[in-house]
Amino acid sequence: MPEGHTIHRLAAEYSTRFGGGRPVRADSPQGKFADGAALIDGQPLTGAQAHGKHLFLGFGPIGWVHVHLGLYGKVAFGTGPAPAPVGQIRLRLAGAAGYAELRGPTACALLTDAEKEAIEARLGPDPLRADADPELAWRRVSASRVSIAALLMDQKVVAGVGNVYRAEVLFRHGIDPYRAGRSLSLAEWSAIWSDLVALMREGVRNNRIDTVRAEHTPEAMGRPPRVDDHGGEVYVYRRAGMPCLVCATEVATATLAARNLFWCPSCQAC
DNA sequence: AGCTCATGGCGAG
DNA sequence: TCGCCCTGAGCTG
Repeated sequence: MPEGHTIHRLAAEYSTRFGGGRPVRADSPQGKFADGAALIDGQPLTGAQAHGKHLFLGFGPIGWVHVHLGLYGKVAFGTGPAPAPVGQIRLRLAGAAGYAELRGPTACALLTDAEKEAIEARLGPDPLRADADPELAWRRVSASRVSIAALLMDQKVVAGVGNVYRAEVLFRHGIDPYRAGRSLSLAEWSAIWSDLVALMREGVRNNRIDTVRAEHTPEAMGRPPRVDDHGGEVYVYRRAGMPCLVCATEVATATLAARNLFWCPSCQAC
């Protein structure tokens, strides 16, 4: 589900299916985006971009459909003609290569170029984008008294990181989530950033979040195989009370800025 | 059938 | 910091 890697996959998929320059049919069976859908109906998709957790579908001079999935939103693709709508479909696109059904997004709105740029201007560098400048993130991190756990979730600092990547990247670098951003060294930050780039790229490839190194897999550690309930293999995310895969200390959990934080108090003691 | 929780984020106070 | 948006999965009963 929706951290940055999901949105980048969606952008690629929309491009592949609808980017051929042919007109696309658009409607909003749910009705909440009826006006916008009517405006793009019959237009070609001219581009699809992801920036952090924001998806932008370009329709030439008409503008951009801005989609933010939030916590619940999802997109289902299919081949062939679109079936009769089932449930609440905010935006449905259909073309020769199939259809796409968008449900439950926090945002689905038609924007001008300027409005799109204003949204992107508020976002920090996205580890999945070639134009990302990690120096911008370091400036914010190194100047902040806020915890690194909160900073990683702040889309103005880094765009696209969510609760899973946040928890996992801090574990992988042995960093106490409550440390202030400005207590991090540049070396620590650089290692976190490059790890995010690698982990999130792999997430795009595999359509799931895997963060456990080969030497810590259950097989390598001589333990029975294990399946995490969210579809990926992780060290601490949603493993509260379970033994740390590295040191067997119980994984801790706490609420930070209204989100669940998970970490190993032993491996992440400094 | 009804509850709770979730990989997000906004605005009110 | 809280409530809300709004959907689905996984419980409980």
